[in-house]
Amino acid sequence: MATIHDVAREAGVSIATVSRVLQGSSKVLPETQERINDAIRRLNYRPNRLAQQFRSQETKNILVIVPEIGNTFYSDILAGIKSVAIKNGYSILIVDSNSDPAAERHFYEMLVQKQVDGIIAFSTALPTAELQSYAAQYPVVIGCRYVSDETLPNVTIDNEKASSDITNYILSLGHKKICYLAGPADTHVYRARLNGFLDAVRSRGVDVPRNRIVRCEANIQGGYDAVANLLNSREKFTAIVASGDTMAVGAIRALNNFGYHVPDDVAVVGFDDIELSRLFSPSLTTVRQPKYLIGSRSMEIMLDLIAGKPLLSYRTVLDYELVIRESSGSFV
Amino acid sequence: MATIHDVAREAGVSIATVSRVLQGSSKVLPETQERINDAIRRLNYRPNRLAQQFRSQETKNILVIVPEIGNTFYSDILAGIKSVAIKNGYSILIVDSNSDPAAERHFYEMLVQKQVDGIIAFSTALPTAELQSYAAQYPVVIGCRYVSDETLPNVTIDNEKASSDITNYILSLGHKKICYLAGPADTHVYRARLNGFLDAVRSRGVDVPRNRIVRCEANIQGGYDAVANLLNSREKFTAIVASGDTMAVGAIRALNNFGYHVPDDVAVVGFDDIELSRLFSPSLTTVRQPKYLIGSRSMEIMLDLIAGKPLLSYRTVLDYELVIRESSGSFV
DNA sequence: TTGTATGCGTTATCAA
DNA sequence: TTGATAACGCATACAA
Repeated sequence: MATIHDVAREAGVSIATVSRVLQGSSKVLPETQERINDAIRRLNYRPNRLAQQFRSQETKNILVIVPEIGNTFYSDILAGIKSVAIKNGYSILIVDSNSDPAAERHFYEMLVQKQVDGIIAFSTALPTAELQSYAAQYPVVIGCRYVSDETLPNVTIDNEKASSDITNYILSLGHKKICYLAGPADTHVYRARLNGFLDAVRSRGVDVPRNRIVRCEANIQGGYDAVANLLNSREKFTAIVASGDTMAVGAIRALNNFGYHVPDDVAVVGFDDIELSRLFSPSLTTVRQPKYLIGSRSMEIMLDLIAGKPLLSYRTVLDYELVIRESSGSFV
Repeated sequence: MATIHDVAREAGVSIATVSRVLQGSSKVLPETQERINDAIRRLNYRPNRLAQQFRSQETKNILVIVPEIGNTFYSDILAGIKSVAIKNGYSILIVDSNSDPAAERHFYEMLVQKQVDGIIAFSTALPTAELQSYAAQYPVVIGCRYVSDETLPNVTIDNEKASSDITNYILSLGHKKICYLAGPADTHVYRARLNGFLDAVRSRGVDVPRNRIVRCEANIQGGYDAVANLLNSREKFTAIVASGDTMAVGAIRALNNFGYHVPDDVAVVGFDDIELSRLFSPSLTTVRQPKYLIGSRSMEIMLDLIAGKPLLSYRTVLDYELVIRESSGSFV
């Protein structure tokens, strides 16, 4: 592989001058410039980025951590990140944490070891304190996850209010016997959504006994198991509010397997508006997060962080949207 | 950030000795070792990987290029790659090409510029000649894509035979009026699947007129549009063989919208066994590719390539499996 | 067993 | 406008 020295020799100049044309410096005679560019072409020279990065101690790479890479929810976010990144000369690298703390720690170590210039994370398997200590020293943006205190830059929607809204929609259809699939208790987002749900039912004076609020894994299987259990225990209900679309899909699958029809027998709503929600049959009524915007905004904040600009606010709250589809029906 | 010099000073040794314990060399006195480890801990020293990589000119990173990151087909493959990579001290970085040649070229340039040690690609938007020129100089493995000649290491199933098999299954159910969704003509895989389909119908003496073989984009919308067109043109048929699950799902959506029921009115089969195929209603009859194995095998070949081992064969062909589900029904 | 010194490819400082 | 040279942090050949 040709180096800058080879180019310098070929063009009959010093490496300093070659470096100058590489950087687009104007202080090089057009004719020398041409001679150097010729040499570069002849030798098929490419700067060794490893050396450049070492020299500058920056990679122009941003690491994006997602909890599960096959989830289309994140593809849209990634597209948003990418659009801003490319415009600013950054590449994004994607990794999958599977919500595993050890894996996640490994990724943050990449930051410490200068492998990437910053991290945008949609997974927070690490204790908040640890996250904070990384964020205090390096550019870190958290997306779609609240953290208990506000010293971490984060980009979300108002999960509590959105959850209230969709619950109110179900209530407005006349449902009184409602089950809630709550997701894992250790994730702040799911706690917020649960709170929003509880606010809504309480303010309407609808009683939801404890056994109708079910903790479950935030995936299809989790939703399936939760609803299968409810049905096995002969619980009666006309609607299910799920704290995520994957759980909602699992719930519908379970209902179908037990011979119930959605939405005629039971109405189901989800949260997030993943791709499957539109394609599934029945299509899901859900809360649409502004995924692309979440991505682009996160990357913008990342750029500010890298540039050392002071943040206007640690918390960025974006708008959401209720998407009414088939699964909620029109109860009367 | 503490450097190796700081550690050396703190421990009262030379940087060479520090470097030795970092590399796990045995030729260091246990007591010096301990002193150095203490110093490392005290200073919270982490080797600067940028410097290490620069020094060794290798990154221990493998780039994986997928055409669309939200497709669960690739998540399983990625898991397979990761398992082998981790065991061998490699990290994998994932990027999404959107089948865009410019984006893909950019990624291969990362290889030339030493940003990664090798590339495993499931997307081949670049001309074969260009791919070959990269592969001739750097470790490159192509997965799930044939390339016209055999100078590129690649890992696939026998798409032609698999396509024949699933077509024969449909034929065995008694179907005679069959449509085929062919996918893009410029992708070798889809040509192979089409050939397999044609082989099967011909050998059974079933006639498939040209207008029942439809080119379309390899995604849900592509399948939808293709079938909507067929139905609008009043084409009559009892089965659809799709060259990919996404197209099959689109096909079913179109059939439903036109008032047809799957599988009662029309049987539909797909190819790949993506996650959606199992969850969709009706669940899809399809060809299951050994996704995890494709991933792990690709990474093993990558390691051989990096180690400079001679390849036994450029082509690795793995077994597939027919998965019979609801969408094919049982025609009589 | 440990230390000294060199070089990896680039950028940037300073001098010419 | 151009060139010589130092420096980035680390691994390693060679010397001690």
